[in-house]
Amino acid sequence: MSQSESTKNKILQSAVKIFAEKGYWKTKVSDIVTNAGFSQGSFYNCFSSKEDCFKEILLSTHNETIQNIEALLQSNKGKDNVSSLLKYLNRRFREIKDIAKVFIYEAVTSSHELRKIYQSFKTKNFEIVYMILKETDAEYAYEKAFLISGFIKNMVETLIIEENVPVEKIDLMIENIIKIICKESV
Amino acid sequence: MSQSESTKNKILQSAVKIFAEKGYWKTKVSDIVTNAGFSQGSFYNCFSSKEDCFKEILLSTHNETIQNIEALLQSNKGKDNVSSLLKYLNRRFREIKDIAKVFIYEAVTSSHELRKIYQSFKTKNFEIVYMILKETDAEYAYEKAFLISGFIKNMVETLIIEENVPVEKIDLMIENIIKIICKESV
Amino acid sequence: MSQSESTKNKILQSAVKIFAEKGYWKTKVSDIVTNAGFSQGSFYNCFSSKEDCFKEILLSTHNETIQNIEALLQSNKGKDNVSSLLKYLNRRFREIKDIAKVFIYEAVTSSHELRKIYQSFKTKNFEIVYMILKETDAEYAYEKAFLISGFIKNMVETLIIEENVPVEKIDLMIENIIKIICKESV
Amino acid sequence: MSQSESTKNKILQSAVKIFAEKGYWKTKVSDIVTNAGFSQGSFYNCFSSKEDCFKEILLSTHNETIQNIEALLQSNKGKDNVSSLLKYLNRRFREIKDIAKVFIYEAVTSSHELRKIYQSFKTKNFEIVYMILKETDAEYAYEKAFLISGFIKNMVETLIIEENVPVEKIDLMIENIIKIICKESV
DNA sequence: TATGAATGAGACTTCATTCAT
DNA sequence: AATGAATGAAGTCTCATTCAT
Repeated sequence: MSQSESTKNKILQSAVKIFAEKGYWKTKVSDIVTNAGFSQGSFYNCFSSKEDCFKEILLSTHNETIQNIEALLQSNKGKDNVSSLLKYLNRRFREIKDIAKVFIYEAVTSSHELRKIYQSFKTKNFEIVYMILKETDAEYAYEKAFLISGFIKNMVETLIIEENVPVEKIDLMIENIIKIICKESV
Repeated sequence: MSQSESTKNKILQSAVKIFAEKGYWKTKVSDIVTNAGFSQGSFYNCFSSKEDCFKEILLSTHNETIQNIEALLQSNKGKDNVSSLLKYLNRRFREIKDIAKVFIYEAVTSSHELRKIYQSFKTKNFEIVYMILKETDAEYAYEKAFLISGFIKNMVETLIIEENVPVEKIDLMIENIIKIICKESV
Repeated sequence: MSQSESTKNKILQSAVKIFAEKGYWKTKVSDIVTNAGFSQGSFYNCFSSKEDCFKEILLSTHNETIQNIEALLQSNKGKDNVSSLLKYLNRRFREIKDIAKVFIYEAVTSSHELRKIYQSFKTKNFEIVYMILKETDAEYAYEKAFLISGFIKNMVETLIIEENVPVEKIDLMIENIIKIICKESV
Repeated sequence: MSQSESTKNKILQSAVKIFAEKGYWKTKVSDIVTNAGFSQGSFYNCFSSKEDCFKEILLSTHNETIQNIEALLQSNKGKDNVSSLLKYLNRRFREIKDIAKVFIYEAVTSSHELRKIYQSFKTKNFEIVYMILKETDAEYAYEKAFLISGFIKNMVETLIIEENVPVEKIDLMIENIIKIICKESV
């Protein structure tokens, strides 16, 4: 990794931390660079603006998540995909807790572009679940997909707000949710 | 209503509109008063700060909603309270669409106090549903309450983002959701 | 004059002074307002930007000069218009010495719009003189107009750079110039 | 030419181009070196500052021009020196068009030192012409020199602003100008 | 009460310059 | 000699808030 890439990564990590702590609007570029141990100028060697940095964080995390989901569904064909999707998200959002906080609460209000990313993520999850349910379970597929997409949102908020929720606890909840919603399919 | 109360109401209405359009961080006090037909100074005759105005809007709407919910539950004792709660919210969030937008996306990031209001609203809904379910339906009450509280969130986002979703469409969805979740109890 | 107009005028006067002293690029908004006895914010109550202020100064002075020239030519029909134009400019550029300095040396490099104003002023002078000469003096009208427009430039630079050049000295020079150039017509 | 001289020359050429395009204040050191294919650091191996580079360009061109003029006058003694001076400048400013643009419009406002160079060039031209005229033509020598120095300025601006003005066209104009001004001496 | 001019702290961003490699 | 990442001083502009009228 070149020297500037290392700097950029350090600044990115710092930015994630500070954005998560203070939110997009309250974090100053100076907070980010001070925390990363650089000067203001270095920030602008890496990013064209504060918003640019914010976008880069959200987009790269979002894209990685989407790719992981698609790989998961591919490798899992014919099995219980809803459950594995939810369990993946249970793990994924622990890894990206800080970014997720920003994504969920700030993306919508910072710029039009990021609002669209936020909505596309929600839609993506809904559609995946809806497709799976339609294949296996004719009745109320739409409503069930709607319920599960709400569950995802709640799960994510729980992971963000509460500290140290055990993975297993949420996994168990996921299994119960599936039992409730997809009685026939489980 | 005294003259100053009339001014305050006009400014409040304007504030709701502008906050909903631009979000908390992008709206300027000057936007609000210009839209209301007053001067900057008048704003500070009514509110001690921009944040104070924002809080007042969210708190009063929130309190009214909570009171309505409690009255509803009182008048409805023993009946199908989950369904009537959801149907009430289906109507309520249409009335307060603009404020709801701000509440959902901005309250969390603007101040600690408002974050707590946001969380208490979520918790309140969850607890109401949980209580009702526990009384009538022993199995998976927690998970079901969790699902319904996610459904509320999704419903509200739908009402905010999509224009002119018919009340009946959502009412029907609510009934189906209840069938799915609370088969025994409906 | 309303209070804000008075403020704007004070800031404008200060801006003319500082721009003339330091040039456009070296003057800071803070220089202008400090000299005028206001805070930075007041500058932006009056002008949208430093460039906007600069433009306003140059455009209003330019327009007034052009209007005066046209009035002069109207009131002077059939007489020795070249001479009266030059003598008017001999006086006018003393009044607007500070602004002229900025106009001549800075307008060209600050923005495309101001470069065009600068060129249009030069062209205007050339055309007026050319028209007058063509009417009275067939030979070398173009070259003579070119000479006179160069003379104007030199005169203006002299007025700007040298202190206290007597009006009469320049007036006399103007008369001699006219004798040299327009032997027949004088 | 050593390697560093070659680098310096490439950077100088690039600097002339960029200064002419954007003007002194809007060109960045990074523009100059990028255009030349070097790094920022190399600029400071060749020049101590942006202003130093600017000065070097203007001074060397100015000195060369002055030397050429003096050689011309020496080799031309007793002949029609005004005409040959003007014709030389007609050619010279085509060669150094880019630098001339910067010299005329920027030298004055960038630093005190360069302002003096600009003025000394004007004075030099004026004095040469004045001397020649005084030797041959007693009447109005001062005014005529003043006219010719204004003509030079106008000619230069024409060469800079208009593209592809034929040399002969300007040469012809020069001859006519001389006829107008120095009837006796031609 | 209403006004709106004035304030000024503080944010973002730029860019000439330095310096370790 | 060449590089280019790092610096940080300095400048523009914003906007919530105050206060005299």
